[in-house]
Amino acid sequence: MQPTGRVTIGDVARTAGVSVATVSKVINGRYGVAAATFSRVQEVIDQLGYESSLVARSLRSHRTNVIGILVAEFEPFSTELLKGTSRSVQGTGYELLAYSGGGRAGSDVGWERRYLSRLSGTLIDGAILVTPTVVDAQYGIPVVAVDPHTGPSGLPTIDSDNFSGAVTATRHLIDLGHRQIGFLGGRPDLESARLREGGYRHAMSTAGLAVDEDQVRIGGYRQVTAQEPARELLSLPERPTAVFAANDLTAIQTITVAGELGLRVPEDLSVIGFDNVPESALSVPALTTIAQPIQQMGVEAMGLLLDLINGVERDPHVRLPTALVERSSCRAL
Amino acid sequence: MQPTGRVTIGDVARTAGVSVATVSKVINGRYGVAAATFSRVQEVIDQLGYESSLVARSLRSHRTNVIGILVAEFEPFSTELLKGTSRSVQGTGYELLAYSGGGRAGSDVGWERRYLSRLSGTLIDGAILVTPTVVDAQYGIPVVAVDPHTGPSGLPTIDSDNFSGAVTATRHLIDLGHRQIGFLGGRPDLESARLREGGYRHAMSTAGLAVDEDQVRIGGYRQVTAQEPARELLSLPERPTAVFAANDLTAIQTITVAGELGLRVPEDLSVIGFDNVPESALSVPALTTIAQPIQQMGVEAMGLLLDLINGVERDPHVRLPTALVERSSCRAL
DNA sequence: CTGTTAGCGCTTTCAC
DNA sequence: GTGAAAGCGCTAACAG
Repeated sequence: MQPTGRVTIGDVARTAGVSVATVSKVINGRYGVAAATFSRVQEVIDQLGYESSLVARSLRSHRTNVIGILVAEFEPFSTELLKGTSRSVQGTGYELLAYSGGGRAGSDVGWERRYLSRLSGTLIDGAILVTPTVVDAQYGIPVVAVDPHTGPSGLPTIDSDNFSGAVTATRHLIDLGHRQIGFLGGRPDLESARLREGGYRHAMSTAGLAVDEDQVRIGGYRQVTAQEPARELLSLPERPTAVFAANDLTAIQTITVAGELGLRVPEDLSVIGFDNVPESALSVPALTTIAQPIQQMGVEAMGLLLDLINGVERDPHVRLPTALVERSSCRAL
Repeated sequence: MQPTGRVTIGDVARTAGVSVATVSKVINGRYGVAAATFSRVQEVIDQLGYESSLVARSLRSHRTNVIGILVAEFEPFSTELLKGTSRSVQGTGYELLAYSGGGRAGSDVGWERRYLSRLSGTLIDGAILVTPTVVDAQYGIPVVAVDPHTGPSGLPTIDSDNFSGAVTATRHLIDLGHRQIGFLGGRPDLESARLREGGYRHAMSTAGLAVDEDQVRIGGYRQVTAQEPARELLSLPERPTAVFAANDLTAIQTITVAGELGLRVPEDLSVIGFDNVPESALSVPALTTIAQPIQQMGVEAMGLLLDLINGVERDPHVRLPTALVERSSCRAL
């Protein structure tokens, strides 16, 4: 209508001299339209560059062929996952809609429920929740959780073996001769963080090493929240010779803080992370870490969600293995 | 209504014993609601866990406080950009919606117009187009293009200095003593690709080196499309001693292909890329490349778009500098 | 085969 | 201060 406004189904109908219902049928390939009418309408659509509004369509039909990926923010973990889902959605006929609030993540528990409420019932046919903190029993649409930050729930879930990974990380440091091993944890309310701390403690006690509670800090998984705890950890009179940080971001922050404190990594301090996000290879020195197959987790999440949508029966829980990736941030004592 | 269905404004209204109009006013903080009514409605909202549907709301009000980021697919470049936008959207009151089709990117010219049509006018208040191939004059909402694949257009644009970067890359190889320098380009229809090729040719001729057209191939910017051309390039009788690939993904592919052909990098072949995506540090050997400040481009795009939405007058074109990042994939001859 | 009608969930006049 | 009613762009019966 307006020169710059978007063209609606009404514009197409008027131009083609038919009703909007007929245009709708053409768009959706419904039966009951004469071939001549069909091609005339199609022509007008092309000519006007009409594209149906996702919003209006979904409000009405509750089917959109769009999969939602809900994340707290776009950081290395969620974007890696995105790459995996993007790859595996190809050819399925679905499109991807990644949604993230603007709020400070972490402080904002319950974001997943809010986002889902805003989008579901309309707009998306299914959702992948990335590291949700709270997972309710039922949403209106099929939902898959990736690495949920809470204990076992009814939700179909993709995660990786956090406990084993943490054991591997800690044991690696022990094998290198370290005895004073600090732990920069995630958040006590998050399942993955608890499992990683559990793995750390398990490996320590298995090796007959006592955990000095002063050397266990809460890093919060984010650079900003890890700065202070890392500084405290490295300023201890009984300074640890190695630190296992619960994720790569905080491990990298630990390296930064060490530098500020005049400590060289790995000469004065060994640091190991968890996740193996691409950034871990970029740090100086390159970070030794525990790899989660993050992109693969995205692929699995997509596969599971599609199966759910299509009513395929299958195991709703996929756990992927972790592996040690040795780079340059650890050294033997 | 239904036990599992999502709760609508009607449910809230019924439960609170008011009309939907009143609930709407409460939600949007409009004037003209008694304090008592306000708090009663608010209570019901909390109790029912009601969250207004983005779709229905936007269909009606044409204002959503959501910024759209439209990408062809979630690959290293677009996800890096996402990180930057995510960071800079914090505290602005906007939320982010990244949209990507399922189709094979690259083959699908014009995706940006389609996506924008589907989302604009509703759902998003403004859009950031990542490496769009076609940029029309006018869309219904403020739009910023990042690294558009087409020549100068009327669109506000963020890009980096592709030409200078390509000159730097090529000169680096020349300085290292290389004379037979192959170029694995992007796509002829993409502006950045043309500029990078232009920079390559400029640096070559400036150094008095002739470009052997056989050593210039189209790599298409993607791993799959680069495989064959890379193989051809490295199988030439007059094999280049160095290859400048137009982006990191195809540079990494070149390294892979070299390995398959029994060539060692950098001993037998030097490779330099462009972009400095995190993946470039992960390749073996780590890739020497030209860094674009991708996350910063996201930050700038967000800032420019917000200014556009708020009617702030400013220069609608931001060009960011590139820089050489030396790692291990090049050696002196 | 085609058009009319009734909403989807919400916001927004405009009466009351 | 509150609610009834219209309508955003579209799809889905149902008539004609």
